[in-house]
Amino acid sequence: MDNDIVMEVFQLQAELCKSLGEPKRLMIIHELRKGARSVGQLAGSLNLKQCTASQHLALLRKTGVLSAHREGSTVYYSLITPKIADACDSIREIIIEKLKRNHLLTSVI
Amino acid sequence: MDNDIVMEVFQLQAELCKSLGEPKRLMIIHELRKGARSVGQLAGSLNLKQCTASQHLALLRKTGVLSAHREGSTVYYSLITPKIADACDSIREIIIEKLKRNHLLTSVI
DNA sequence: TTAGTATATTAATATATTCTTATATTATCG
DNA sequence: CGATAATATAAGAATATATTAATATACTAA
Repeated sequence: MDNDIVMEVFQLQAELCKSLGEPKRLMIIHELRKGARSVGQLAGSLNLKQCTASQHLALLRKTGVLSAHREGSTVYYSLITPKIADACDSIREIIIEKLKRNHLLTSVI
Repeated sequence: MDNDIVMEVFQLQAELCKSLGEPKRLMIIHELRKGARSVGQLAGSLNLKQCTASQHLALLRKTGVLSAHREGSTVYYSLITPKIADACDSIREIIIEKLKRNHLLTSVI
């Protein structure tokens, strides 16, 4: 139980959470649940500029959420592990339950 | 499947994740797993200034992570639901597994 | 090699966050 | 009531983040 390591884990955990703390990046993760997508595909489907998408993807890659592989001139991004998407889903559930409790949501999304 | 509501959920989800994206706040959540704690207790055990602790707690309260109740002049904070701590744990697991894969961690924390 | 397409990077600006000091609020006790 | 304790809020400085336009790199095909 080395205290420095514990602190380091909290730090990394915070960086990961922070990288999840942006709507567009959550949408990217949501989209990648369905499978690998190229930068252009994501920019298109999420209505992002190419450079914005690329920067979000680079960040998510840096924090260990995504991996990338190149096929020709196209770069495909994928979730490193479905556990990330699961964690996002569980947070999403908390939000949805809260909305339901406050009668701000009637049907399941 | 109202698109505005979907976007709203992503927004709220991002705000929640962002509020988890700070090491001190993760430590607060970790500490509160054990039960309710006062501002002063948390400031003491996590080595935070009183006002810093109070601000972090206010933010976590605003994003729906924590609830507060007063007993006399003391305010106790608690996790709204253990699901939050569970989500944090699952993210923590992802970090720890990654450290292990990279041989940066030998024993379980 | 040149033109064209897909990504990535850089630099600048605008906005947001964190921490600190100082001050304010709320409650208890004498 | 005044003094003290616990917590909250405000304002400011330092740092970080998100977005954009412009440019650079990587690859393909002619």
